[in-house]
Amino acid sequence: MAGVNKVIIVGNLGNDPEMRTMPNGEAVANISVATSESWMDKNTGERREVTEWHRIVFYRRQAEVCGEYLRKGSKVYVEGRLRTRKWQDQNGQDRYTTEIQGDVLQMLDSRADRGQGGYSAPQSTPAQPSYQSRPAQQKATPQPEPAMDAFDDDIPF
Amino acid sequence: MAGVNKVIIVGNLGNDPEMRTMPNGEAVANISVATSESWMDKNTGERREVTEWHRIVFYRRQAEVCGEYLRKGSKVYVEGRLRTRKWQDQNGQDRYTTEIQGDVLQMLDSRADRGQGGYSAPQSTPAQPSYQSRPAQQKATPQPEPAMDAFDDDIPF
Amino acid sequence: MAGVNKVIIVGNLGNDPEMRTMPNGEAVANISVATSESWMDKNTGERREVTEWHRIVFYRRQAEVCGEYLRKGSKVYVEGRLRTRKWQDQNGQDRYTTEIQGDVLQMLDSRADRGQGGYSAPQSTPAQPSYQSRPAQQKATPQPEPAMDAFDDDIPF
Amino acid sequence: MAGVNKVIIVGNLGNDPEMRTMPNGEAVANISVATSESWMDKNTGERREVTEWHRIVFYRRQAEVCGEYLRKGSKVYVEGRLRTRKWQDQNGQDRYTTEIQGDVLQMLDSRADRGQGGYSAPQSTPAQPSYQSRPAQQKATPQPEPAMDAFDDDIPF
DNA sequence: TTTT
DNA sequence: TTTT
Repeated sequence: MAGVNKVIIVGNLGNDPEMRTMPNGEAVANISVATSESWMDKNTGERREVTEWHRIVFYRRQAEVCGEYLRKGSKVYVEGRLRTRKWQDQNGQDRYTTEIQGDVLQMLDSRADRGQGGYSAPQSTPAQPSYQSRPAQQKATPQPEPAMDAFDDDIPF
Repeated sequence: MAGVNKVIIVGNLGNDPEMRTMPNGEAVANISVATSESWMDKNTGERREVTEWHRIVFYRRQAEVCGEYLRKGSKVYVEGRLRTRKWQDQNGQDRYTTEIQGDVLQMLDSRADRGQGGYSAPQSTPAQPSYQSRPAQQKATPQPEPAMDAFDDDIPF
Repeated sequence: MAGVNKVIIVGNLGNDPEMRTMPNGEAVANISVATSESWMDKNTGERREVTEWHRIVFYRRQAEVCGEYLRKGSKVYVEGRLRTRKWQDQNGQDRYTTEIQGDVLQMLDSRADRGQGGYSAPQSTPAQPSYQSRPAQQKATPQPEPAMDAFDDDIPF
Repeated sequence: MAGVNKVIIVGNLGNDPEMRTMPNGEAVANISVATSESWMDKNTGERREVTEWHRIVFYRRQAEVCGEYLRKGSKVYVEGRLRTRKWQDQNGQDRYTTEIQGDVLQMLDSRADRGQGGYSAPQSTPAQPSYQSRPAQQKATPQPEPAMDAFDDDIPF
């Protein structure tokens, strides 16, 4: 690496992680994390707030951790790097999507928070990777076949 | 701020700063900074490198510093936050652009580097650079028509 | 600032905050935050862990927030800078203590965690700063008089 | 790692790196990096500045890079973690020293700066610099007696 | 879409 | 001295 490309995010997931599988069988997780900023509007005297949504992708073991332990609302610390991908929309026009490629993941919820409400034991079965074994996950992904190209599709979000 | 939204970039400018003026007369600077990552391709055994370009915006005094001291090739340390802006393209479709709003700027070139070779005193020339009135003059210069839309244009890059 | 001096800590408090008052009446809070690192010992095959304790000082409003909302066990995100202070021990020998001067403080416990167990309403009284009004605080500080020099003593910890 | 323990330093070396060799032959480099902060003193109206010195240790390949490329005055970006070591002074009293264990090292001097003025090829000379066997030779050089205590001495600085 |  |  020439230079430094570092992002640090602390925030809450807006949704359950979106899990995919790469052609070689490795797990990929996309999470959407909110940070917000608030300030006093000088003109109106009112308190204003703006929320920023960060799209973060994790691979392999860290992706599996996302699938097993993170849920909508989970608070996380993420360290990663910015990555802008180029793709073509349906009109053949170039488009760019910036996301964070996660390098470090820390769960910030207390064990008590995680214990209640569905953080069941992560038990992988021979036929299925661990992150597919949870109900919440399957709810969001009625995927007939984990399409080889699911990971290579061009529409980033 | 609820949460943390922090970016740290160290890299070199790909171009001279793009200077603008806000309707209220404050300076805005956009800089484009490259970081690169290199690794060995396991399959080909060749060294590969990918460059990431970061679009960073500074306001007010820091924008003026950009205009005065930074040039194509300058090395900088930037600390800022991610900000994704929504805009409509000519087809009326929603588009998103992610940029870094700069909070901290450190110039990393040695004084010698800055002194030699074109870091001349910031003085407006007849040809007028895009950021016409350099900061020092700017304060005293009543902008004739600060092109309301210069800052509000919808095409981010 | 020439250069960058930045520390980012996420961890749990080992004790309640230690509160002091500066001669000018401003609050000072010292907190001790643990981070730990664990790895597999190659020789023994056992899992080893080492804990690092970070001494962090906050001033003014942020110190008051520490006193009001943080307790032993609280999880925090802290951004700050390193500061090494020189002092003399009883033998007149020079000694050095490195601590983190906090610039940003984020509480990471869920509101539920904070709600239970003594996070009573922060109610300042005319005679006392808000951070002195809590029972837990006073338990730890049987201080007859908030000694003017409490902040200027030479023994750092 | 439970928690986050991260330090980011950008500054200049106050001296040439101090090189040592561990009993197993691996290189160790200690560098001392300055950052400074300046502000206006409200009382005197004068500009004040304070310099902070950071003691940073690198191991193995990164230590070799320090020895080969860094010199007094070199500007660096360092990412690392805080580590406080306990030791006994000559009176048997416990003492603590906080240093930064370096994880990432980026040289920030322009190639021109490095090229001119003493950044000569790393080749051991008859006179033998303190870090006697430069890395390239080191691997091939069977250390006669790697002075066990060179690395284990108790006085940190 | 989350949290506070 | 905390947490996991």
